[in-house]
Amino acid sequence: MIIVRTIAGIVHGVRTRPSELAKQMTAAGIRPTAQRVRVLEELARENNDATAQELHRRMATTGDKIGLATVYRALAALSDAGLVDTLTHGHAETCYRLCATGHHHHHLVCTGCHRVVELTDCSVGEWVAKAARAEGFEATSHSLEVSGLCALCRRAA
Amino acid sequence: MIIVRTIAGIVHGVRTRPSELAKQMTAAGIRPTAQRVRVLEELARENNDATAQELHRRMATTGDKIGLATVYRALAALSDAGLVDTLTHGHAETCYRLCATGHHHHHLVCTGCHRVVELTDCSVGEWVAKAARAEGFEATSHSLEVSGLCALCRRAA
DNA sequence: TTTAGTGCAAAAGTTTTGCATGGTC
DNA sequence: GACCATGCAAAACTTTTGCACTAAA
Repeated sequence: MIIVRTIAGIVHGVRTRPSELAKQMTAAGIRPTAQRVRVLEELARENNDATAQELHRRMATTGDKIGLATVYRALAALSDAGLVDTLTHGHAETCYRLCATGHHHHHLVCTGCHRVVELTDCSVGEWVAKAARAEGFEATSHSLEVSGLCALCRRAA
Repeated sequence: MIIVRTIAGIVHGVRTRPSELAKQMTAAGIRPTAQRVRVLEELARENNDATAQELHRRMATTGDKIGLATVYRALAALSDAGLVDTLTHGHAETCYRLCATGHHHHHLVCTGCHRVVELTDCSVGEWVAKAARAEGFEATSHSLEVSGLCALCRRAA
């Protein structure tokens, strides 16, 4: 298993120590219950993103007993607390992702292998604000999702 | 009822003549059946966007008998043909919209009144391409949704 | 001990599918 | 006549909720 990136103390692709995750939850203002830690831990093992159903299935096969409703509730709480991102790749199903940074960023998704990369230093804010103002709007937020082919998938094709 | 905009022959907010819609469908390569025309017509009366369920409900109350599955299938066909846009405002439910232009554009949504405005002349393509390339990706598409408050809702608040 | 989270099962809701029937080319 | 679209109902799925119970502050 490969460490993908280590920003802000969150490591993708490895089993992060539960105590650290618990600390983050407390800092974010939510109770670090065993189940929430388990969900966040499972999400930390995922390099890209996963649905609630997928996470639940994985935890079930590794022997952990946790209710599906609890997984949904945990993800909602973690999402509200800003610890995980939600993204929908056009489809209806919600995907969750443990992002390396809590700051504003966007996602770049490979249509071949579904790999997700975070794009920091978003520089579309200016255009968004200006375009909105031209329509009489005051822009409050924006979400951008970029699809493409990563280098590996391009080579394979 | 007010005409909002009239680009590319599509008029929001008024009952567009069915024959024109039928012509557009034929041009787009799908069969202009009565139900599809009816769905597109209903979507043309909508200034913003609507879900499949909403459209079906409206058609039912105006006395039109059309199956819910048919509405879903019609919208899927129209969407594939590029005649309607799909957008999800973060939520899971898919919203459909008859856009004024078939060209690349983005949506500006008012969080107060759910009004949708199209942002043409997207100028984020350059940044997207460059940012993707920096990660080894070849960007193929991107979708941007901007949330904000329109002038009226700002005044009301 | 008071509050908040969990598990289970049921419910709610959206979307899809199978299949017989009807329309369109 | 061949093919495609429709209607209806059932099914598949995701997500939410009620409620009794348990764990955490």
